[in-house]
Amino acid sequence: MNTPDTRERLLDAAQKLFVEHGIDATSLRNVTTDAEANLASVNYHFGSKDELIQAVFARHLEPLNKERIRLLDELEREAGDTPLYLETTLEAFLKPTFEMMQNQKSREFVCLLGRLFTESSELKMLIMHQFQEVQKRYFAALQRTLPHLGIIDLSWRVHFMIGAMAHTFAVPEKLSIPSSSEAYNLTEESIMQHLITFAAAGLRAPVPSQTNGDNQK
Amino acid sequence: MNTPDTRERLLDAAQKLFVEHGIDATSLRNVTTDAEANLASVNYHFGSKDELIQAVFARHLEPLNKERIRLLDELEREAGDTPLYLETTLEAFLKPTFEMMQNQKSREFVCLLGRLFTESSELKMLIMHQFQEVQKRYFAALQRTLPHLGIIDLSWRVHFMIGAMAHTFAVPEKLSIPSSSEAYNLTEESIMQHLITFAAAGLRAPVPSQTNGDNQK
DNA sequence: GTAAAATTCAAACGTTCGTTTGAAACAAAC
DNA sequence: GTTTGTTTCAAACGAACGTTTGAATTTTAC
Repeated sequence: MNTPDTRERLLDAAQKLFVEHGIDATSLRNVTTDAEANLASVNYHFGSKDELIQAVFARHLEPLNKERIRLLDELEREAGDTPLYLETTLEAFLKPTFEMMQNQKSREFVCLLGRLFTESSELKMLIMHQFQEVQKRYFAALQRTLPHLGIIDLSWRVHFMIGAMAHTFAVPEKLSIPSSSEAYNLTEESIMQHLITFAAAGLRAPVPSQTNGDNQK
Repeated sequence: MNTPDTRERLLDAAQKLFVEHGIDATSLRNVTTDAEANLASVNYHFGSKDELIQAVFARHLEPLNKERIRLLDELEREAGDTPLYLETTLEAFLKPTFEMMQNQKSREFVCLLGRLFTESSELKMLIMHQFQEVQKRYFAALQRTLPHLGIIDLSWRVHFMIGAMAHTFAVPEKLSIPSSSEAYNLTEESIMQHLITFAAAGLRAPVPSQTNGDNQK
């Protein structure tokens, strides 16, 4: 049990090093050394570095998105025709990710996922494609809950919320505010509640009366 | 005027390519080719690739932070002892950056800055150090405006706001919500107003009564 | 116009990268 | 025990990287 499959050890090492030093800055030699495997093992098990990267993401991403869809399905089935409560929708969206953060290895993955939004290249496209159904479903749910918001307003607010979420996942040092060395680290559950409170208030904010001629639906 | 200093052309090319392909993935050969300069020119003018990167940031970062401080100084001088209006504080913080986005070259820089938060390495540390005074000043201003918020609550909410802001700056394709091909691109001014509305509401959200025993000040 | 300084240039340096290879080691099947 | 298929290994490949060098070129100063 100390040494699982070479394939698994490679994925673990790659994920760890990707978080520590970034994907580009991590060489296959770093990965295989950390995994105590031969340099050629990556190309044997995955074919190439690119496919290793995709495998690192694929391992956790599909279950995560499936769970987000499942929770929304469940909520909408219970609710029938009535729109969901905003905080309930947000919690369904966020909970699977925050639960991943309980476990060290999945936590690394969440961190990697948070950073992905600001990555360049085709990798983002590929991951985003898998995320599109989740996005579409939750956006529709939010539209039903906040029908007074035009699609432009809602889109921007969702954009801001995604940013707050990604940043929370991506930046491990958490609270960047220094001051006294208090015990800042809250539980994941508590952090999620803070985020839900913040995002829900932002999403619910009254639309300011436009004083200029912007294209508002 | 078509060909400014080699030094300047190198900075422009590096900035452009950093945004397009990421810092690590951009080679000095890419930079010098794009700048129509010799490969050795980077090491001649800057010393090394690392110092080129720092120069790209230094060029715009210091004026930006200085302006943020200046605006806050001005507001606090006018207000005297009374705390600032929340939206006013946020606008002072955001306006210098959004104004940078009007110009194409500075806009690239803003994009680069937004992505920096999720970068690894010592570069972030170096940039963050320059940002610390701004952070301290604005955090104090927010504390005066929102005195009912404990430092932990406020810290997290600022964290979320920074995330929303960084994401807005970093992701150029802007609205990730597809649907109809409407004219989604608003003016920078309008986007800033959307962000201020969202962040102000999030910051002002009532603190939920804690049902569990979290460490709340 | 000439001397001095600053800049550009082509070429090469040593490293590190991702990938390939073919033999060795191991496992499973009969 | 031999055969077959899978996995590991050390070694090498060519390509691309950041950097250095020393001569050529341009700019500056007098």
